[in-house]
Amino acid sequence: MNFNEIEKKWQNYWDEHKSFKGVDGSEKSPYYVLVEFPYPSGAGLHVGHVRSYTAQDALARMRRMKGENVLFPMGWDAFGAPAEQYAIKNHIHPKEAVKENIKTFKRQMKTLGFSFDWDREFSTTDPEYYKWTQWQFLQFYKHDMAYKATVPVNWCPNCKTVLSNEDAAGGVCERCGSRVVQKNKSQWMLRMSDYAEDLLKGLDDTHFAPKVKLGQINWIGKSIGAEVDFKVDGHNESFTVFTTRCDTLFGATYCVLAPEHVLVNKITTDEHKEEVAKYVEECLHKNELERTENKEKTGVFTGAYAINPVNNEKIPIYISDYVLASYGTGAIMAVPAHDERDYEFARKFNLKIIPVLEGGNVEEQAYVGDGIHINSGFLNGLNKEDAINEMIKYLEENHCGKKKVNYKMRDWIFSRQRFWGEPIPMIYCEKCGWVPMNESDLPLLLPDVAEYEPTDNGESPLAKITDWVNTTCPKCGAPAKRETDTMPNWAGSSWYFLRFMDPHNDKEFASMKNMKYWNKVNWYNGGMEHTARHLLYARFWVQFLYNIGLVPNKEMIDTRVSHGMVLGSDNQKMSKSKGNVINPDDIVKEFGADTLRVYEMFMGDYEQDSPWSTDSLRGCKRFIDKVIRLKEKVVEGEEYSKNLEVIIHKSIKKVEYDLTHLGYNTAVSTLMILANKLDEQEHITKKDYQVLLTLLNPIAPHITEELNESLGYKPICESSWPVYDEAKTVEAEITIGIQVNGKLRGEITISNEDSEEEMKEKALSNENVKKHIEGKEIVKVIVIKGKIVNIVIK
RNA sequence: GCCUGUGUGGCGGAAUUGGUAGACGCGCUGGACUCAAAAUCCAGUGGUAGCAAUAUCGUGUGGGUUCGAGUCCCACCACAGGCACCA
Repeated sequence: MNFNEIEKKWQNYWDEHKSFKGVDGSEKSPYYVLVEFPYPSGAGLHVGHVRSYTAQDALARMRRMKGENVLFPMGWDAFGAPAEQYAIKNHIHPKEAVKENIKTFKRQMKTLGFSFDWDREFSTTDPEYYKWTQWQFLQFYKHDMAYKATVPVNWCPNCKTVLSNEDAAGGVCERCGSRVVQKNKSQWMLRMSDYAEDLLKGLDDTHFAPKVKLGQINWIGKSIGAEVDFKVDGHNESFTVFTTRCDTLFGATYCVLAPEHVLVNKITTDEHKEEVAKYVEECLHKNELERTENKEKTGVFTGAYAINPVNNEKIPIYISDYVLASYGTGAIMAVPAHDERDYEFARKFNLKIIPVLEGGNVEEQAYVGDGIHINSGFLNGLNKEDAINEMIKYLEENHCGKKKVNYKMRDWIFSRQRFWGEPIPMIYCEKCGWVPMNESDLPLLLPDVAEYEPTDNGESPLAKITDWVNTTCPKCGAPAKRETDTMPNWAGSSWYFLRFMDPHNDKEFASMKNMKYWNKVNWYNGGMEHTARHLLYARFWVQFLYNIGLVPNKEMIDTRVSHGMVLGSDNQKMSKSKGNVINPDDIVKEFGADTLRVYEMFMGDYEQDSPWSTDSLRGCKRFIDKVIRLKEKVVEGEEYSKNLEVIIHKSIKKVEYDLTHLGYNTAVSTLMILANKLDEQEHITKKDYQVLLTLLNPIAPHITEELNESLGYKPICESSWPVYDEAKTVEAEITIGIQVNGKLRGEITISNEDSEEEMKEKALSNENVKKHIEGKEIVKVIVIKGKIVNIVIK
């Protein structure tokens, strides 16, 4: 039988026997392994998918053998722009395209033998699934967590469509290359910023990799500071600024408002009106990218002055686009002596620079560090930390400011002007305003038409489908219109891991009973590109559901790990245009699924990018061939061979450790070492051979099952993981190095029962060592048991 | 600019706690088997000197701590990714 037939045979066996079924409520201990479900693109499965799926598959298979009830599901994240584009081009419904792509992906996954529980499969585009995505949106709305707001969006004037930030990277439309402009649109928003602190705190209840946690922390962007109120001279107006350095308030020599700030029109003096209006106009025409691409400071004076609350100094008020309307209060106090941006601006506009900290030289640059305060009234002599505390006390006592925390994270813009997404289940009625659909009317299905050309005005393609748009108000029954925007791709992926716990439930998105049983995603693997946004959206979604009592834990994901990319053999990201793409189908056909799986585990550090090498792949094929050949050496025997006992126990321990600590490459090398050792023997027992097959099974499941069956054993997937005995993992005799003054001068073989004194004696009697210590004074001898002896001489 | 990660043979990469650097694999060299090739097997494979034993240098660079540093500390360089006027 060739390997393709063997693979097919076992894939069928697993299917027929439902070998990998996760059992709801089983008495076995539950363990939930999740790997990010893919977007089923037309390109088919990437060898990068194979890497992460194999790794999680190996973990899942090993844990099952260790007696755990493993949930290892797979599904499809199939809403989104590519499918919509494809549909527009080919005049078919995107759901047809998605169906085709899913078929391909699933076929490919099956040929690789991943142990997914296929009974739990679903697509985010299934009405039975998105019904609950819509239902959850209604919960957000009912708890005042969803609202409409007018926000700027990226607009391509050529394609007449709204673009996501990703599709508008570099300020240019990804499809046609036109310059993207900003356009205001009314959009649904989720109040994610309300959850900023909880999302930060919640990280303590997770075991995410440190770099993942850091990514979350940076994205949330917590910043502790103070708000300070400034009165406008000669007006009955004031404005508030946010600062993290309120200790430098004595050094504030001007203020800056964002061009969009509400006060700009009110306070600008007549002789500056024209100039200010022109500047504001310019800024509004620029998009965010254009604003930031030229870092040269620009701005204009309003003619108005603010009063510094600590010393009553009159300081000029400028407007400039270096102050962002969307962060803090959209206004700042400028301390050019101690802030680089303010310094640059002050230099350009010849504004006063007053140092209030020792340590800098204002002739050269802004000094942003810590120091002793000067020119600062009651703060003089204090350091930064003390001065901040004193200043906050002063501001609060004098009612002109207070301590304040800000977050970079904004509310989530939840509308997309696209066809291929979950329709937002809201209805607009002239009389009643926005009215949520009745939950009993869900799902709100996407219409079955075949034309989705974008509209000229940036409305969703759904807006043109009048049959669908026109409806009646659920509240008063009057004619009304549906919301035509759809949800972002991130929506369906924010809770899919909950659905896997109870995928066929038609009463709830998932039952509390099942969620309590599975408890959490124990192990979640995905790409580094998703560790900031997707993970944050998913955590926000879960925390909201927790707060309204619908999920059992505030954090439903315990550990998050990420994998490196599989690069082309030229060390570049695989892409069609570079011609460096490897298709897993070709490899499976020529070398077999097991070889591909072993190779992708062996190729390098799992968390690091690694280039493809067909030569190395061949090496893995040789390893598998060697394992097959070893069968010829097998003789009867249900015990490990005495001389192999230590290496076998060591290997069990090592492979087990590696598979649970992302050490897939060293797990494979351990098995290669074991196979080489078995190959050195004249004969090996059935048991020796079986343990190698069992340890290799999580990574190369097909051939190991086949060989194991030929020994007359029951299938490995129905067997237990071998148990190692710690006492038997230690060699009776080991060779250690001897150093003289830290330099290696020889080796000795010691027994693990040797005392330090005996080791020392053996070391000192080594010929080469004797040569090096001859005639020298031995200062001391350092003996590290089982590791090394170091003789220090003078 | 800031944050994160990574720098180890010809290549992918090992070294779990400071303890024989280069495991394992690829590639290469020589040999066995063969009419020949493939496959397989055996031996070798960081640099330099030496027949060898061995010596010496060696984990991006420069310092330091230590009996001992790829691993810890300080400064710097290069590459990759992310964020980018967030006050």
